Amino acid sequence: MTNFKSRVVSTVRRIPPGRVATYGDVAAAAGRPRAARAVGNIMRTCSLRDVPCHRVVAAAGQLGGFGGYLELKRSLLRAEGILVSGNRIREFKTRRWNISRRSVTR
DNA sequence: CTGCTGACTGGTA
DNA sequence: GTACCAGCCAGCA
Repeated sequence: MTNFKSRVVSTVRRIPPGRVATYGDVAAAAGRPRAARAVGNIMRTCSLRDVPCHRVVAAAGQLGGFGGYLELKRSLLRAEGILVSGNRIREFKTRRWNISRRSVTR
């Protein structure tokens, strides 16, 4: 496992239940603020059992991707109290987890 | 090494 | 609000 990937994984694992973070947030916390796309790539190859990938969403407040498991992602989020309308996350700004970097909710 | 590929993002129209 | 465009970067062929 590469260093970047391990940092991304540990970052995602630190996201508390009921909270979400964007790919950009995770990338920034991993030390590569512009590697959001690469983070998505990593999420694609990591095992859902070890990493709460469903808590990582797109910056626009949309679900983002989850391969062919978008339904699963929705149900997992709903199980943690996060409501989703279509692919839009309700209360996104307040559900967004404040990672050590990038303090404000833009 | 080069050249794609995306679970992305921000800007512009 | 939507659509398109150009950077972006780790991983893989």
